[in-house]
Amino acid sequence: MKGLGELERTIMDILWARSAPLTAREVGRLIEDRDLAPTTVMTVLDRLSRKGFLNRTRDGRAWRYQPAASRDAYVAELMLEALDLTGDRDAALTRFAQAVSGSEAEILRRALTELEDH
Amino acid sequence: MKGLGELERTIMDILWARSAPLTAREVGRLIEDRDLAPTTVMTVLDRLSRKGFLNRTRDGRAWRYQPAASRDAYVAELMLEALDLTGDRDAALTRFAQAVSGSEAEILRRALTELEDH
DNA sequence: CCTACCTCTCTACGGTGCGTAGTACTACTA
DNA sequence: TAGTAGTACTACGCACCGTAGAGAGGTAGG
Repeated sequence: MKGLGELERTIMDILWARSAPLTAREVGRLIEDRDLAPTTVMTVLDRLSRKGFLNRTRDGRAWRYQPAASRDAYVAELMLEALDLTGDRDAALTRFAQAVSGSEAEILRRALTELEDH
Repeated sequence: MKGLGELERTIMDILWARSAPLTAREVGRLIEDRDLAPTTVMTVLDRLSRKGFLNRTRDGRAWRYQPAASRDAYVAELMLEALDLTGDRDAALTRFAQAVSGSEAEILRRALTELEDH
């Protein structure tokens, strides 16, 4: 895949948080703190869709951008990618299981149990 | 943390694979395919120790480099970092659990069960 | 109809990280 | 004493990213 930059992630977060696809202008309005030029937002949106993180569709003259995958899917994929870096997946998974906090271990346990049931 | 580059990862892999700390020369000899200048290897080793991935100790004039953490710990940390990117950790964990293959789900299950027992 | 404005695409600049390596200096060894 | 090994410092090119301006082409209001 590829990691995202700071601004790229901010923008993805905004788009992940909405269900409806947004235009560049709308995204720009939702980034309050930073005073970015409109073209900056457009450039980043363009790069993100080039990289496959966003899909865009026409709406009059403007594009509407929408995440290509859910944030959870993205995060899960990043985790799997990290896992691929090791030679010993079992050891890494064991480590990981030990590292997650108690409540999260519970989540994992439940998800795995459901898997088993199917 | 930070991701590693291509050559950086190659070198970390070499060091992770040995138990004993190696000198730059020794590492260079273990990279067969690429014909790298000795200084290239030294530079990368230096950067890696600056970044905290390696510890080094003197051995005569030379440095001996050694991973600061195990590969599994590194991978587990990367996975946790990915997990931190999401707003909804539970959803991401559930996704992840569904994505790992059957045998790996088994590993995870076992590790989690052991956790529970303590 | 003209003007202001919106949006797009294209191009660009500066910073940073990384692969790659040269140079200059020091110290051991034959 | 000359070669070799090792170090520190410096540097170049490339790619990625934050940032944004320039120019072109529609659109809407006076």
